Amino acid sequence: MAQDVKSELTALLQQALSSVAPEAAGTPILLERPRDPSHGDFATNLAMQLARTLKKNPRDIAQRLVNELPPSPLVTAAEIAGAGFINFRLDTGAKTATVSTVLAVGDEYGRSRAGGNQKVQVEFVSANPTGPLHVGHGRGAAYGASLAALLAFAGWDVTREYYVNDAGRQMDILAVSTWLRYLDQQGVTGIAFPPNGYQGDYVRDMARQMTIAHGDQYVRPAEAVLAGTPGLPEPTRADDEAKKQREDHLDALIANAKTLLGPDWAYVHQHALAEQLADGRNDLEEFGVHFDVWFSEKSLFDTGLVARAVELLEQKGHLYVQAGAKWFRSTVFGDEKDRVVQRENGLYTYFASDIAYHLNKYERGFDKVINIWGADHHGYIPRVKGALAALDLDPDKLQVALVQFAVLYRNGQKASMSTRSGEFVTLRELRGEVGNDACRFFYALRKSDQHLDFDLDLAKSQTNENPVYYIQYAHARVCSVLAQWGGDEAELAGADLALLDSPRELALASRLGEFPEVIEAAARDLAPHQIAFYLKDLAADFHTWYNAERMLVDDAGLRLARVAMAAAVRQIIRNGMAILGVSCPTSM
RNA sequence: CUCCCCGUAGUUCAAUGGAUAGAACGGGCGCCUCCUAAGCGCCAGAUGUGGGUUCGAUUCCCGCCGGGGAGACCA
Repeated sequence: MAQDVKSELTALLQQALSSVAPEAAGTPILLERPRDPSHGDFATNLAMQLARTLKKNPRDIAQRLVNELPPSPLVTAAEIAGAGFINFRLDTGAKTATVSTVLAVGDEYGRSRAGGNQKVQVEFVSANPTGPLHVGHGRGAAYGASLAALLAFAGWDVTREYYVNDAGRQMDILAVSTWLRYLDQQGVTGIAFPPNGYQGDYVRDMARQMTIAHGDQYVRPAEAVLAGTPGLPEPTRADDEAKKQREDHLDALIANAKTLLGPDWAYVHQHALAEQLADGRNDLEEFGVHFDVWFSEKSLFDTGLVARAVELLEQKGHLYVQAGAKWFRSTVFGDEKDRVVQRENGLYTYFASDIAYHLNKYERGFDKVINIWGADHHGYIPRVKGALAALDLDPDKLQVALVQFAVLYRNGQKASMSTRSGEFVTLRELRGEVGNDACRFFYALRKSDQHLDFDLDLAKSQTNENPVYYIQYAHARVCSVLAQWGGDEAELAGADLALLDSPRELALASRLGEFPEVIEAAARDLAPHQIAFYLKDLAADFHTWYNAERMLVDDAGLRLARVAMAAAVRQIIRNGMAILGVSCPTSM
């Protein structure tokens, strides 16, 4: 089976190793595809690895390994080269057989069982529903969606989850911001809009909807709204005292709003939350990003899980009280300082609900839990893992993938990404300007832990030069050829693939066989970008071949074989692009 | 001050400790009477710096220089 060439070679080497050096039989066998075709189809550095333990010349070891290598129809040559590499040349039939494998299994080509059907949760985006998603969220969304699809393809049972921060101060600030805009639109004067409230136009839109639905029901006098507030300092002041006063002022406004509105506060709060959540969900759906579970932070409080998690930590002796607050002794688990879980005023911290959330994740029985976080959250890893360890849960089941920020440049200047200031490029704008496919692919083309300079003007102007079109174009070309060929695709299974013997065809066949390896490696490294790079290489090999050889030749046998290979290329592009969430148009 | 991420062609990015460090864009020169020129071929161009580990280092370790991020009884 062409799909198993690598494991076949590994098995052969294992046998040779056992007879040459039984004492080192556990040495991991690494096979790589050499860059240089003159180094064969696969190469191993096994002899060089053994040189250390056997204390012998690597080339001698290589020779003995080659001598002991069991014969195989797949291998036409095993040569010793360089400092002690063993280079394997594969039978051309074994290479081109990949074409029929691809066509036979279709959408399933490349699927792996590496995940063993284990349950894995991928939690991503999880942005506060306090405003539109921006370009940074888009990166997390694209990465998470691609990673989830990749893991599913690699044999994992995947749950995609969005953690909704619907409890806490940020939601209160959004609600009060909406209400203040509403009051202004209703003609209530004399209330300055707080500079630390949410400034975006979408807040005004939500306020207008309140008027449309309920008229002046939520109007309250300005004096009552401002009663007891400390007022705002001079806008130009940026000292700590002024900052604190602004926050106090905002908190006082929130407190007044709750009192003045009574039960109606819940409506305003819920209205803002529902609107923003629906907006984000719609945005993500359009971006091809779907979630299986939308998990409410508030539910953790409602079900008492936060309290239970804290109690559990207390029972196990990991908490202490200092200055009226409850602290978790996270330093015992490698954190740099202890952390508060319950404040002096009795309120739980964000960290407390996070502990509860992770406890919940573990109780749901996932074999592996992956959190995709912005890089600014890296400091939270030790405390969350510490909490898991304190709860006698295995911290290693949790893997945190940090996504570096996308720094956006517009007109050569760094664009602000602050949600509160209302000055940001939204994901929706980016999608509209660049297109969903190009967006998804552009994000996928970067390693997630790599800083990303996103020049918006460049991305827009380069739309036609985006590599995504290069791959889509290869797909469209195959579609066009198949249409002009006009045969029944079922015939392709009967193609005589031995006719594909030019160097370009063998290189392309070899590339086709690489796909399953790319899937496994990418899944192992949580690195879907590897698929994007592979697809670029695949498309390049195809375009080169397309320009060099004609597929629809007169010779019926050769024509069938070439069309079959083109169809295999198309199939792999589809399988790969499906993981990346990018469409494959049949014509361009 | 402490910690984290990152320094690779002019630019944006690749490279499980392997052989001659790969692409793309930009620059130069060619290719459409031929299945889609959103394509192909060729040329020029790079590992910040100083040590260490070893058969071998872009990769691992330490120093320095440079860029980004984090430090709360905030979320």
